[in-house]
Amino acid sequence: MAEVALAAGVSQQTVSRVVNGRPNVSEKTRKRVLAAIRDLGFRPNFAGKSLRSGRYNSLGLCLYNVDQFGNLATIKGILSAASDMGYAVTTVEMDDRVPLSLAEATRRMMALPIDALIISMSIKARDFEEFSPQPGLSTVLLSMYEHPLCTTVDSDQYACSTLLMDHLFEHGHREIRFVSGPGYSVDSVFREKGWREALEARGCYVAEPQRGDWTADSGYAAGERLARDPRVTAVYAANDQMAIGVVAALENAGRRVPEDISVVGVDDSLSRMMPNVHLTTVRFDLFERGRTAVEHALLGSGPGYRPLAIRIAPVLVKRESVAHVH
Amino acid sequence: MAEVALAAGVSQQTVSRVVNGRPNVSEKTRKRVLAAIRDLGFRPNFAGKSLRSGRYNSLGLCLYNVDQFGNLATIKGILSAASDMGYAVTTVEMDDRVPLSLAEATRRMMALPIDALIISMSIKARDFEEFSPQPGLSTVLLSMYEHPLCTTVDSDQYACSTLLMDHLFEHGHREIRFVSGPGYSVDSVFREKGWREALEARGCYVAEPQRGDWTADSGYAAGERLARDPRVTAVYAANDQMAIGVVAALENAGRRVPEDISVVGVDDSLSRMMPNVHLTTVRFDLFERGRTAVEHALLGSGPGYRPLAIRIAPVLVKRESVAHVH
DNA sequence: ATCGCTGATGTTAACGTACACATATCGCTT
DNA sequence: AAGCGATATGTGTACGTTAACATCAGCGAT
Repeated sequence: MAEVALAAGVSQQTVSRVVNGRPNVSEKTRKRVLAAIRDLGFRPNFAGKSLRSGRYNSLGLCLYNVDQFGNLATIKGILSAASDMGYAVTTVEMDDRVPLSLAEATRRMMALPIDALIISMSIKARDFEEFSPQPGLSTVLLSMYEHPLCTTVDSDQYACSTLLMDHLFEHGHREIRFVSGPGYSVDSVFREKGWREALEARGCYVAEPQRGDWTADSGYAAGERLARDPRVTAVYAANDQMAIGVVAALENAGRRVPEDISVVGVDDSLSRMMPNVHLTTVRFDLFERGRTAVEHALLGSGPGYRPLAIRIAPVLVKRESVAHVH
Repeated sequence: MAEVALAAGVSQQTVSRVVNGRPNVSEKTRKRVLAAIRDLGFRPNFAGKSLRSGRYNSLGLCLYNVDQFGNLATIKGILSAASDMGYAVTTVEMDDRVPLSLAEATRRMMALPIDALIISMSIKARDFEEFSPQPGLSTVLLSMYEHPLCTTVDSDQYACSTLLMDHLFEHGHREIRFVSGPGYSVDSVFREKGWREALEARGCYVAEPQRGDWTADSGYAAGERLARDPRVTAVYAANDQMAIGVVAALENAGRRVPEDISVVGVDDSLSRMMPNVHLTTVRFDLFERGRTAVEHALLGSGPGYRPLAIRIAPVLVKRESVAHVH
């Protein structure tokens, strides 16, 4: 910047004014400075700027277990919202071969040029309850579990079950079985809770859930077991992949879907992937999930800050895998 | 840091030494300083560090069109490799509603705290040929097109076709049709090129490709058209989703796969998604793709730098959708 | 002509860190 | 005990930027 000032025959401060679009610079001077900037290929130095201003215009994103469905869409929402607000995103992926510690994640992120922090995790951190965010660093957790000190944002995994169960009840179903995801999955746990409580609220029988692992093959295995129980009229699989596994198993066993038995899934992940699949499912607005996390992270956490628990409502996608009980 | 120095009764420089693990600090002093650091909750300031050192220990990642298959795996590779080398990753997503300009992408990234830059794009930038990277900022492009000034890294989309075509030729096929992705997709273009040149090299007939759009439904439509041509013995779909669409259409038309007609896809994206799918396909090591990009970005570009074109070999995944011609 | 006001520009200092160099301390050799 | 080398610690400075203040020129009103 000093070189530019020299070349333009002005003071360094005037260059700063031009660069930052400040008023009180004559048009003639501005032209001259801009020409010097172009000639010398000057770029403002990030470190100098930040050191002076104390701000980085960058958002920290800490990822754990990104492979799960939907994380890419959430990341896109985060990148897009951050970009709109003039922020870059600095990302670190935590080693998911060891249990997540929020304290360690925060410690790691503290060394980076960030003004706020979003932590994304699809399992519950081992120190979730006792964690307290770094003072001065606004922290948002992407989590279905609520936290006493941090704002949490997530798609509503419980409401997802309410939507599907209401839909099935309206079609006369009362014997509804659940195919879960793996036990460590928070999403699966909340979907199961929603399923269970919907049945209990209506006094229906709650059978032991079939345990799956998100794969279509595990859904197929669950479907084979469920096909042997003639009472079952509907199956709620915790994701779409397991749901089509269930459908395949049921049809192989001679039970038609939806005429004999209804099946629903979650995620709306297959509509573009597969031909002739008409699965009733639930769609999450994951882009919105990311965007909301950014908005709250950048709101900051001044004195009198009260953490929020924001749950983004999913929508039911009605297709042809649900029919009335006869 | 000055406060810590005061609290520990040492100079600021000694604190710096302790923080950076420098030798020539007595054990007693180190203990005292560390205690003061803990008590005051001191964290080294990123801006100050960078201003002094001129380095950010951070890698820029510019994304365009991230939605395509495989980008998440590549990003994971980038994050993982960067983390291993002590680098954070600062990501910006370019608006994909307007054509990508590499010059603009670079200009945008220049304002961020980065030591090197990786630009990921699944279409060809409009200024690809005339682009020249920012001097002093080592730049790697994730691109199948070679660039005279930048190192490019990509999974080998041409070799992908060679693998599949050799496999089909070995099974006696000579009438092999291609179902392409959308015309703007670089991957599709190179896969088609590989298909075409393999046929030409063996003097086989090259039929006009069926145009798809990556979706299973477009594959189904292509499959219906191909089913009407009795000469066809094999179909090469440019991705797995279209391939299963083709399979569904062929079987609906009474042509068995693989007994009557063989089908291959690309990406190995369905093995965990669907039950009873046994599609011969090609798998890319996308994690390696990201890791390689990071390695070359961090190698830097000193004097005498020669850009490379690194193409990562895919592997053939033989399943049951290919049979011998009878 | 003088005063005061406004707008344009220059000067100084500080943000937090780490290199280069200066100085102090200690232990060992002769 | 003097001298020397090695180790420990302190001092000064510079990285690039911008806020705050100082200065200066120009112009209108009295």
